[in-house]
Amino acid sequence: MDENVRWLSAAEQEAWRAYLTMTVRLDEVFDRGLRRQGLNLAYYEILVRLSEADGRRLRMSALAARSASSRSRLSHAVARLEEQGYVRREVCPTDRRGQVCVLTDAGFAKLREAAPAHVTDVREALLDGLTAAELSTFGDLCATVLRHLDAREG
Amino acid sequence: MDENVRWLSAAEQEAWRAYLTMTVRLDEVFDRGLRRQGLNLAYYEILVRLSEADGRRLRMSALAARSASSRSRLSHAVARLEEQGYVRREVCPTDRRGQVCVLTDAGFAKLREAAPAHVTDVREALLDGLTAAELSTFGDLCATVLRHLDAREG
DNA sequence: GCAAACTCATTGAGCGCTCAATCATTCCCG
DNA sequence: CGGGAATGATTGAGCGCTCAATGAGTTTGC
Repeated sequence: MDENVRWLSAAEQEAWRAYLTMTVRLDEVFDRGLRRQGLNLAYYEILVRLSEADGRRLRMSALAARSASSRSRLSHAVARLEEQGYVRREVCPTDRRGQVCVLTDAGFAKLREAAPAHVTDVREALLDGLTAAELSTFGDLCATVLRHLDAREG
Repeated sequence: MDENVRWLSAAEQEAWRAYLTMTVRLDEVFDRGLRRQGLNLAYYEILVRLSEADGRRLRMSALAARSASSRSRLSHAVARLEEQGYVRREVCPTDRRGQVCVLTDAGFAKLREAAPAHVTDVREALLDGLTAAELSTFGDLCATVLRHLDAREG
């Protein structure tokens, strides 16, 4: 391997570890809360994105993009959500390769049921830990990293 | 459920989603990189924490705390790492309930082998996306959230 | 027009994680 | 002391995810 690696400085290491530990801890909180409702964060996000879409429906590829999911993961997840009656799949009218994922009434109801506890978790675990100004800064920095990631891949 | 939920404001929602998307994307990058080396982020962290400990050994519970892992996860992970020869377990001399996890020479070698590519991933995906000042702010905010989480649980 | 290349989505094997239950040992305190 | 509570760690069932392979449909280029 490349031995000309730029190792992390003390400051970089500190930031990196704080980030890493924080995400692991927060993920646990959010996932645990949603699992009590028979969902998880990925499934919840799928329902949210569908609920926001026109006609509460999206192409699988569009849904994958909006929920930061691989196609494979989305296929597995949607198969499971479909078994539970929260979504259904329809063939895409304009491209027979495609599938359209539709949020059912049961799925919408599940989302309304799960949302309060989840939002409370997000607020208590993350948002309440920062002032409004800090949160704004934090969000901006996350957005900056996201743009960096997009630029890197594109 | 509680209908007096404080839903997220637009600003909160924006920050929350940026955070969520960023972590999913970063996790993918880091995990994928390490999986090419036969590890994953959790396993890598275990090896790192052991490598930093006196005698390259830690009680399971101490290791769990430092790697932000549940005991169950750590047990499974260490069992796997032991199969691969990267760690071994010894009975704790001072508490017969306890186990001490020891990094083997092979484990240390594996860490040295995997580190360059991983550090490069961290740098390219995250650190390079922020200026030094931004990274410092970001790390501080993560630390603030961590203190909040600790206070919440303690 | 048609084959090759590409895209959409799914599938299954394999693995790691969570949750709850369990076992062994140690601590607490009356 | 002694017995119940607490702690340290493991286990197995069940599920979601990744990776690589695959099937089906569409686009491209000659």
